[in-house]
Amino acid sequence: MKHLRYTVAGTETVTHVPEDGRDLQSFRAFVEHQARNGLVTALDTETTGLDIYSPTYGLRTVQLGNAVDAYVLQVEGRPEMAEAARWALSVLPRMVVHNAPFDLLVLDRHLSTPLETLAPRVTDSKILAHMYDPRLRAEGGTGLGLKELSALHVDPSAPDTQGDLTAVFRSIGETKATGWRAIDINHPTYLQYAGLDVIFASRLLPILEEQLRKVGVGRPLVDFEHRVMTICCKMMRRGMRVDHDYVTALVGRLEEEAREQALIAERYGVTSVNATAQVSAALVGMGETLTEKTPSGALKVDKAILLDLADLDTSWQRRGARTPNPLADAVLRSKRAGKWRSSYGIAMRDGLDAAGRIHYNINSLQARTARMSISGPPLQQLPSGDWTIRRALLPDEGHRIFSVDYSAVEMRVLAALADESVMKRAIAEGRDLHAFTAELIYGPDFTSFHRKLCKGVGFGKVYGGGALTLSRQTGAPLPDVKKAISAYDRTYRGIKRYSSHLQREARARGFVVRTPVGRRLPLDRDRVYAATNYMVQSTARDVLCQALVDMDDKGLTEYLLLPIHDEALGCAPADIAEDVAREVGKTMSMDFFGVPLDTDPEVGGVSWGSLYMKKADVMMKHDAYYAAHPDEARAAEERRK
DNA sequence: GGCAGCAGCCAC
DNA sequence: AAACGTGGCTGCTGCC
Repeated sequence: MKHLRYTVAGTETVTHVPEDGRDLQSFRAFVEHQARNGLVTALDTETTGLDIYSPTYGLRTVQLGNAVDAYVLQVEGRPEMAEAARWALSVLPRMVVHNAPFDLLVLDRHLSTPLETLAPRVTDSKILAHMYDPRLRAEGGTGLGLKELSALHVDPSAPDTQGDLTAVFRSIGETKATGWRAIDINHPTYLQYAGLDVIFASRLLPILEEQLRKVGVGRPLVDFEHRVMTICCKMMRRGMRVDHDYVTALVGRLEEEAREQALIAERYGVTSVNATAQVSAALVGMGETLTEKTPSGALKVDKAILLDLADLDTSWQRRGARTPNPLADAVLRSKRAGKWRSSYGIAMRDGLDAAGRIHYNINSLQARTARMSISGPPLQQLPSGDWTIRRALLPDEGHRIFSVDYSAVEMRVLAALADESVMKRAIAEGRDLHAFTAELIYGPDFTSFHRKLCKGVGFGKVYGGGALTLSRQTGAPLPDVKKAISAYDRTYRGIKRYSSHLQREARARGFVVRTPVGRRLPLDRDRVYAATNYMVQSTARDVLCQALVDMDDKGLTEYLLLPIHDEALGCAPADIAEDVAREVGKTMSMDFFGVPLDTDPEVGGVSWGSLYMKKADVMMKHDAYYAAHPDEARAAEERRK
């Protein structure tokens, strides 16, 4: 047995590294002691990287420990060590992991320890930390990383185990990306830090639990978050099929488009379309006037400004308001193709497992409002005005894609939270809320522009936006917008009342508001007005998460692919897809403080993109698929008629 | 080569 | 009185 000693907060800790069968006896004794006494054991893994599902991925070590002792099992190429780890994970009654989804999925995939058996016994210290204060360090919070939390709560001199290892990687000629795979599994710093991570996680747990107890964040909410996390893990594990041929061709097409347009820009002296300083200088040189500035004082040349110069509207159609500036046009097109190529195309093409599936990463508890995020690739923000990118993502073979989203969930949540009676009645009657508002304010002869303005004002309530922003967005004169806002406030008195009430509460209670589920949302002192938005956004998030839990109870998780803020994306075998989508819709629909939250299930075809195409296009854009499935082609043809 | 900050753009 | 919210990610620039 190797022993590495390290002093943490004044007490000596020991990291044990078993080397043979006899050492494993001592490891087993440790595990049995933890199990017999019902103690929480910290768990962590070291691996070759972050891409859990890539074909060359490997688990290197499994660490288990408490506040003073850590065991590092070197499972890489050592079946007896892997077996000991599997055994320990099967008998330990409770474990704590910092950022559990990663380790749960690694162990599920690479140690045959199923997520389903491990997750119910795991507490994620990152979840606890987020529920106490969701803010990152940069946002004025304590941060959510193991290092930041350990330094704050356990020992100010806690080492930056990840950061320090990066330095070690460099000293052996590797990088942050390659070091985890390359470093000698017996490197003392590697082993020491592997052990320290569980020792810190172990010490952190009771501190974070006590923090939550003090502020009255209860067990039910903590359990709820762990349930949601586990459901998201199942979706990550399943992943989604990618049309590799399509995506390869798409990347090629986008590359060509980006290059062609960049060549045009080069004629005007712009060698790099993403260099804003070059673009603005060239435009000024052509005689254009740029007035807007960025926060740091540079001339702003964003999409809105370039569209204006290129005489294009937001749908990229000619407006006929001026002579288009060819440089602005080329820069716009080159940048869009470039972004689509790298952020979406390449990410989908190069991130696949051996079966051609992409395993994105769902952070079930990410934003300071608890909203989720998805990365690798960022599937919550694929272009939606165009099906091109989503066409690359496919339901399982023989399945159909479906999507169920809430109708205007944030406005409805706001109406419910504010107990705004007029708005609640309109929703209950199934009215088009923005048209209803427009009629109340402008009378029965309201125009579509009036409706748009009212929609914008409502949005402003949810986002905290003001008159100036809305005037810019809609093009309506500022006085008109101001008038609309005050008419809105008179019509829906409950909203303003609620907003003022929230801000008063927040100031009185140390710049924190509590959502209906008891979640704490800290506010920035200079942006207390954001309270309403935080409340609405966070509650809408919890609505979808409650729906995920309800769906899990009904066995529907196996059909789910992704949560997207107010939407669940899934797929099901073709013959039952309609039924499954309807059932998902039914489960998601709920009554929220007297306000119905309705859903809109939609079943598509053989790609995600099909949900974004005109019906007539669906077959044409999947011609390879329908050529291979003539029966389905006939059936689809029938449906079109 | 890697990092941080800025600017920008994609979504809900 | 007015106050545009939450993310992921890329490319460029300047710097170590």
